[in-house]
Amino acid sequence: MSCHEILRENGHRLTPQRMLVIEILHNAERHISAEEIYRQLHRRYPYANISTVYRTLELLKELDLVTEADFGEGRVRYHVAEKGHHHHLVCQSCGKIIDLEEPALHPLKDTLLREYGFAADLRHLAISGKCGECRKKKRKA
Amino acid sequence: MSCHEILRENGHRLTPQRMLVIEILHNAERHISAEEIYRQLHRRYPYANISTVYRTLELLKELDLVTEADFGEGRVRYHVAEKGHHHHLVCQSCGKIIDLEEPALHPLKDTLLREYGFAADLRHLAISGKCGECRKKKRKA
DNA sequence: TTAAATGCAAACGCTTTGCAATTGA
DNA sequence: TCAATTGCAAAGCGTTTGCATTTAA
Repeated sequence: MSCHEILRENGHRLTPQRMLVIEILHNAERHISAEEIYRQLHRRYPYANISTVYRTLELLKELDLVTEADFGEGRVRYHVAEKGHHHHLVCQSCGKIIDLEEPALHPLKDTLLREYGFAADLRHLAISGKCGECRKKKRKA
Repeated sequence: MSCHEILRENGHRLTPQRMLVIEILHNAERHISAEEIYRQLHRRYPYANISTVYRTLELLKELDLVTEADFGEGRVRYHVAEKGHHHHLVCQSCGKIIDLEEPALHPLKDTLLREYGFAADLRHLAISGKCGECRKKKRKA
């Protein structure tokens, strides 16, 4: 079922602003911030307002159509839930973001459930550290 | 070497404000926010200002005397580095924070290094999810 | 027709900053 | 003595909110 249908099903209106935000989210190659969504939206629909972006994102979150990820940048990033959940390695030196395969965190998830009774929600997980390249550079220096 | 000595060694002054912030951090039972530090500081030194708290925390971070942790609350929490690094499980339902034993994440750290060349910095890691109690409650309901 | 959604402007909470006054070494 | 540090007030940033206006259904 498409985002549009899900909105409708739940009694929400399909406004042009919402359709554009959804389209922008779908076209985004990476996790995208509210500000970036707004900039793209504004280009195509100059009257649009950033508060509408936030309200739309809030709604899409409630409907589990988008998820949030916090890369420790002081702002949150969004992406379409159906695109699947990547986990991320964020380099503290160069800012690069490495996508992590879904199964890489399965052992951790299992351990937490078994030993702590804790059902980890790893959908938005970002782990910071140093990437291979930056570590090489540092070794040389 | 104590925090006071390290500050001195690096050419920084030992002001009463800084000494109090350090003391408050050391006495804190859990990770503590800038606001909470300020409230305690203000009680003992009413002229103190919150910008001094932030500047002191910035300095202590640079000297690796404190670390930051982000529990997704929209504000960061601090704790004394020498107290060791706990990892945290944050319950999305009740907000409870469960401390995780240091070794619990070693396998993950090893995997990331081996397979991605990525040196994960897990000092501030907080994993969100649902704690055992809340899962029980939900099952009943 | 009408409740839902928008645009606008103002406020929010946390954090940072410029600057003159103070103070530790 | 004098650069480092502080307090203050103002601004900065991302986000949220109240309200009158517009609009999808």
